Amino acid sequence: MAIESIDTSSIPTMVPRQSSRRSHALFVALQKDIVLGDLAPEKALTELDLAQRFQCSQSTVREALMQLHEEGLVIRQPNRGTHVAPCNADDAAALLRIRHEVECSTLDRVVARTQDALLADLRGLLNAMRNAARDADEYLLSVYDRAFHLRLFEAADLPLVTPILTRCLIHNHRYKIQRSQPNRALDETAERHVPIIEALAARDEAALRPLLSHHILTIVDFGPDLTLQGVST
Amino acid sequence: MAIESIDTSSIPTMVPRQSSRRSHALFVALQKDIVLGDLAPEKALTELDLAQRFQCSQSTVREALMQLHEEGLVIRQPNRGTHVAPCNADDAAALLRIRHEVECSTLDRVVARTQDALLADLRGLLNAMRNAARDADEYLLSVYDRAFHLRLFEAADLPLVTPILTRCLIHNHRYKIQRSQPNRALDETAERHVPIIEALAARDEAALRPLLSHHILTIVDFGPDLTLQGVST
DNA sequence: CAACCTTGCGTTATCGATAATAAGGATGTT
DNA sequence: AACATCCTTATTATCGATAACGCAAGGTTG
Repeated sequence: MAIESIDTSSIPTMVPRQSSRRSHALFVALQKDIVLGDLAPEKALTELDLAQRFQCSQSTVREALMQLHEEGLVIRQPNRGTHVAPCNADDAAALLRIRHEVECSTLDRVVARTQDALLADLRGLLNAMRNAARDADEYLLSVYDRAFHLRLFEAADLPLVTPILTRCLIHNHRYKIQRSQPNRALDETAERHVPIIEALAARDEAALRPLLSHHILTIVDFGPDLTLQGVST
Repeated sequence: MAIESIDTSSIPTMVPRQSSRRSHALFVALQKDIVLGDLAPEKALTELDLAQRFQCSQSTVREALMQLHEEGLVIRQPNRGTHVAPCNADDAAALLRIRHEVECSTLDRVVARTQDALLADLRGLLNAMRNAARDADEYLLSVYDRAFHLRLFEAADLPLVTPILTRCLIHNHRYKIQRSQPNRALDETAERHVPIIEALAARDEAALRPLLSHHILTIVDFGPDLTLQGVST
């Protein structure tokens, strides 16, 4: 037991609390299927099919598909159809570099604006990750992991950049999960966030920067650090 | 008439040729209004209003708004409404840095895959820019400018990254246009692309990299080069 | 045989109407 | 005066039906 289930009401925009919208529920469900690979890359999705399968109208499916398109998880071709996006190593590496740039180059802003509420939220998400790891739920762990990094970036107050980070995060995780052995050390993934919270709590940007940089660059193993070329930590 | 009008059939995905879709026409129109500032930041947009104004149904407006949301030009709040996105200097600077990372760090791939068709398309777009500059049409110039950089990036063959570049480009231009004096030297903007084409035609990556880097970093004047901090050209 | 038209099919795009949601103001209660 | 509750209103969300599109297969014409 040790770790008790966390109060979900304190979790921020992790899931934008509007599960009341059917299109959003559908979006979340399809997102999970795609990230986990249950819907394989290139698989065709048709709106009326999904509508029947999920007992809702075509418009609702459309809305969900457009949200997935926005994250780059599906590709919509006008009048032709929708298919699940590919999952290439080259794209994954490029997206990881972009993520590194986004998260690291705005750290000064994050540290300058860190408040207690942020630290509390991050600790809550850390616990959520621990619980997911204990339950061996790799996907749920990735959900909270994304929520953690998004919440951190929220402090930078760059609303127009947030969607880019969102896209990078989901594709990082998709690539990682699709290559991962069945059950890797999930607790370890959760615990990797501890030093980040500590450095942030101490407002120690000099310590935080290399920690976060390393954290990001070692998420996926791209072999002989291709992603490190020319990246200043 | 020195410069003749170019054959638009040779222009690539500049405007995805489906102007037959009403939602896309609406998207293009609203995009222009927002980038030019005719629709001011924070202005509220309601779906039924737009539907009446453009003589189409609410669903069509919805689709257009979702496409704008995807580019970050509007912000949609579930059940609450839609408003034009803000236009902050901080966001603009961050997006410019991301754009720099995206375009420059993939140059090796671009050069390795450059074919004659690419060079032909880029020269066509250069001519289109010259025509727009001659006609003092700053917006049209920006449209072709974006098409130029997107076409260049297309050669990198990183389809999951392209939407990120699209978003950066549109926001770069939006920020630039909203701060520009009435009629700056538009021809100059067009001509700035000439050395890029030449270096690319010579497959000279060593020459191309600093050219493109400088090209990007000097698009908007952010004062004492804030954007250059820690950016390796 | 090649180029061109036609038609059928799978799919998305658009429409108009109705339901659901959230916010703020009015109302009544302590 | 403070507070909860109910209503009104502005807006999006969802529905079901129909129109439009793009492609491919097959037929037609020179």
